[in-house]
Amino acid sequence: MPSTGPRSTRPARRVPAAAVPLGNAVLAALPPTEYKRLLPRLEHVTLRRGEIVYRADQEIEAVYFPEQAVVAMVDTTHDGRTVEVGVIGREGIVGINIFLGGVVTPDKAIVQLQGGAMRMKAKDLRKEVRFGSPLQRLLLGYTRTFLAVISQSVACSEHHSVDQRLARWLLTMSDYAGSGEFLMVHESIAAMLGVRRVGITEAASRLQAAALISYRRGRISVLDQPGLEKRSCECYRFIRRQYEGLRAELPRLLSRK
Amino acid sequence: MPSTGPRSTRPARRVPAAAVPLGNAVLAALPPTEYKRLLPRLEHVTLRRGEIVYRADQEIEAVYFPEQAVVAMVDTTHDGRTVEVGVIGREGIVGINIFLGGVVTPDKAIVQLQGGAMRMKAKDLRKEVRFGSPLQRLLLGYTRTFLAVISQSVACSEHHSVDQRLARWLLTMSDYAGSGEFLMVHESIAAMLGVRRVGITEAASRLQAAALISYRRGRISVLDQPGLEKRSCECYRFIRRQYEGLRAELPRLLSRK
DNA sequence: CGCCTTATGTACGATTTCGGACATAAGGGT
DNA sequence: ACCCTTATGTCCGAAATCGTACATAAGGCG
Repeated sequence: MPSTGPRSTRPARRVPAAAVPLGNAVLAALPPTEYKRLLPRLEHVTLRRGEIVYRADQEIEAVYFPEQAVVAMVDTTHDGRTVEVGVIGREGIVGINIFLGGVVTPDKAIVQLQGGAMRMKAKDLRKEVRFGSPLQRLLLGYTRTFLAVISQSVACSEHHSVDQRLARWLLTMSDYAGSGEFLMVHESIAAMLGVRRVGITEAASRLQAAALISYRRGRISVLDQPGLEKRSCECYRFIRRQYEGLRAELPRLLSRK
Repeated sequence: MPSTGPRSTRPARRVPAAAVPLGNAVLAALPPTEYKRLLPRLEHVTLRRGEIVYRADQEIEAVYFPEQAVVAMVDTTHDGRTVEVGVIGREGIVGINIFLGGVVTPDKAIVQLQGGAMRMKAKDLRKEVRFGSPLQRLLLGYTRTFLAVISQSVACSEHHSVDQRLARWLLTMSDYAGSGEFLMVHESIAAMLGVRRVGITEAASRLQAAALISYRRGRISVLDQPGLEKRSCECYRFIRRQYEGLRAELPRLLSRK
């Protein structure tokens, strides 16, 4: 269980967070003055479905704070097999390696759900995260959460069935999409879970037969979220809680000296 | 398995850093003045084989900079299955979550190879990593490397056979042990790779038949390192390179403004 | 030395996933 | 409306791994 933080300490915020309804959570958590300072370094872009944001072992030129966009970090083995290591949405940052002092990325980053993101040059990020800046505090917290999520992913891919993992994956994407409907083909899901396309078709077929989801040629809808959750492994809830914990914690990250 | 508490805490030795030839790499990379400043906060302890350093979801009281000790971060699923998420030796720190601003650890930490480590209270670490301190720079770099290694582990557990993964694991432990011989039972390896004990016995038996290793009742020797490497997946080399890269980079991490 | 715990060896049917091939159908473009 | 690309459906033997049970043996200890 993540620490739920101070219960009775709710600092009055006089900043209408609603001003950025679906903005990036990290940027939204910044103090207004800090955000304004960064704004000139930020550029709003649209990340398109299937777009490759980073290629493995290539230098990172810019980092992205997703808004509606969702990006997968993907690892490829020597024989060309792939697997999704982590997913990044509006709660985080694509390019965590830059924040951690790196230059290249060992993983490929590919856009799963199209949408907006704020882009910042790697060079600028390096300047901004120095010396206990608010941005650094927030990103340290995000890194911690991301690490916990990846750890769970290791256990998940080791011990849970394709059916469970598919359910988990669909739930996650559905949460990001908001609407419960999103564009996705079996082949892409297979690449993310590291299994055959046929494995996904079969598992998805079972979920559809149970009226938990419906799909047709590249478009998937979650029909029964709770039902799907029952078919999923514990990892879905675990990960959700991690991110909920992070969100609750963001304000506190800034206030601590 | 009850924790065999580290009751026998050795008294602080006042030997110079150079007198500890196999000390922790992070501490060793610190500027001398910085290291001296930290020394009063460091306590030398022996981590005993099988000792549980952290329990999952429990508050972290102290972090450890392993010297000869090797600690595994282990994730446990709801049905009790386990898998090793990462391994930490003299190149890193046990308790990275504290460095990242956390309080608890989602993973269990268990000692794989007995040996010395420097212990620092979590509270003290929190103070020391503030404001672009040398320690913070080093640990950011370590976190980045650790993340890259875990990412590779996800791909490894997804795509590589038990035989390959066992070879990789034995090579890694052999490197840490230095001597090519270490204490380990099949059951423990099985828990780390997330497979049945029998699976390890069978795979190890094959490796022994090929004269790559030899073992008897809790003691394993690597006889033919290159041969074992041929049976291993690419992950062994990848991970080694990551850590070599980190080691080469440590001095630079400190010099950059 | 003999006992007893525990590490390792062996067996076997069950289950999951794989690899590869091929069939069907949806839907956008012309 | 038709075509053609591509997404999805189906099949089947092979391989890896599982779950379980039980046998054997090593080695510490009294």
